[in-house]
Amino acid sequence: MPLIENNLKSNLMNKFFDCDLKQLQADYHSIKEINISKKAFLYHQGDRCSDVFWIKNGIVKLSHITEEGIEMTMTILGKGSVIGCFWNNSASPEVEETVQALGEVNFYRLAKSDFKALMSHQTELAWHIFEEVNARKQKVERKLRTFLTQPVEMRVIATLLELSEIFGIKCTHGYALEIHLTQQEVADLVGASRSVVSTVLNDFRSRGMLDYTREQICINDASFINL
Amino acid sequence: MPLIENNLKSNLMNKFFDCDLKQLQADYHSIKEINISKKAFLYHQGDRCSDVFWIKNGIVKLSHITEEGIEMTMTILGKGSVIGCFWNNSASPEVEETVQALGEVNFYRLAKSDFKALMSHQTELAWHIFEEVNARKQKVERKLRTFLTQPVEMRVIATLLELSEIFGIKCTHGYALEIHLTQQEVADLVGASRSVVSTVLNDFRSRGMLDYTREQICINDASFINL
DNA sequence: ACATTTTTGTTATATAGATAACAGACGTAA
DNA sequence: TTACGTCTGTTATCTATATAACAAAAATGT
Repeated sequence: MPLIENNLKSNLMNKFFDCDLKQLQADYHSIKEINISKKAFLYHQGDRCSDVFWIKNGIVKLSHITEEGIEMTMTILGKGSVIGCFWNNSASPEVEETVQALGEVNFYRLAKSDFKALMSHQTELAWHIFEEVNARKQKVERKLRTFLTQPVEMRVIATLLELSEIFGIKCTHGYALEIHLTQQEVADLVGASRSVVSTVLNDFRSRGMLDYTREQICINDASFINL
Repeated sequence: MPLIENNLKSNLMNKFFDCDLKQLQADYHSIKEINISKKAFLYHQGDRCSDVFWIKNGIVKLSHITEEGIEMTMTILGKGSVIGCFWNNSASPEVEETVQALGEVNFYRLAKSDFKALMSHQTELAWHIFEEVNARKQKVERKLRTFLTQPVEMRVIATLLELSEIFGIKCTHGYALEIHLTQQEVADLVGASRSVVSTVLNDFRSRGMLDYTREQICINDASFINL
């Protein structure tokens, strides 16, 4: 169900992505299509970046490293997401997060000015992107609430369920995540220590709520409904 | 300095707010100007709302009450902010937060469809609002990072400084907040217990970093720079 | 096939902060 | 002025989770 909704929402984007790149370049000079491989970076925290990135295919991880050296994963995004530097924060043009490809990633990169032009010409598309950014804002807000009021156990559940909605593939038990996450990565995502996450995951596994190997996490979503 | 920047940014909005309401109503039938008094609510968590609210004057508090009954203040917003329901989340049209006026508040209210129309006609304004929403997204992200990695002490500092940038009035010691906050409200804002917040505030006061009465909080911002 | 690195599972200890409880201060309505 | 409700300040106790440390397992490179 979440997958279907996802597809509907990206129809407009597909139309955009499917049209000829050359044609786009005529109007928006700076636009370029780029492919990068697994674990490569789109940009780093602190970069003085004034471009906008638009994920055409693949999955990326946005993380931030605090001054104390703690890595925090802000979110994981897929096809259709717009990231980079499109706000007018003259004070600091440095991006606040590092973006890394999980698997192969294919994206468009264009200057902020061209992005702005594109947004004003294509109002339907602009509205769509506006909604996407706003939905992301809402997700962070929900995350903040969950993290501030729920114990690690719940945060792990919430995080995995959210991921499974976006990157889950239906499998025999429920949803298998199409991305590989180590326990440390899960910990960074839920803002907890790896050891606690390990214990929590084991506990869930022994209760049959999920299963995992080093390769893959598989969630029995039915067993979480009573949350 | 933050105040000046704020003013620059809202020039466009001012132009919009200053123009004749009747004129706007001709194009956007649903638009209405509304005034509400102190402590009144714009809308409540769970309301099935499909309108967009645009703060013309005053300050509002967005909070969420968890199932366990814990109140969490997501943010405090002022003039120029756009809130309400403008995303396309067909799954749940219910808003996730309660919005309350701190002091007198004056705002425009319009149907989502009109808001969308307005956004497509006035591309400059649309871009401006897009940036505003995005800036708010960034703020929540920063908040999430701070709250997940910093102790209550730091969260209080960060929160008060952020508020003073937006709602601070220059006074003899530094910035006085033009909004009245009880310790409980500060606690809701920093996601901590009231008792700890109380101790922290007293500690800061005794160190001369801030001063407060039941009426007002006043921050000696200079003393926080070494953070 | 071996050495090295990365990931996992587990436990013992320490600690920030929640909770609860209460007294005093302040504000305000009668 | 009294009484009552709302805020504030403080402390004693409890708990979730961080930290640290280590061994086993798996992956990776040579």
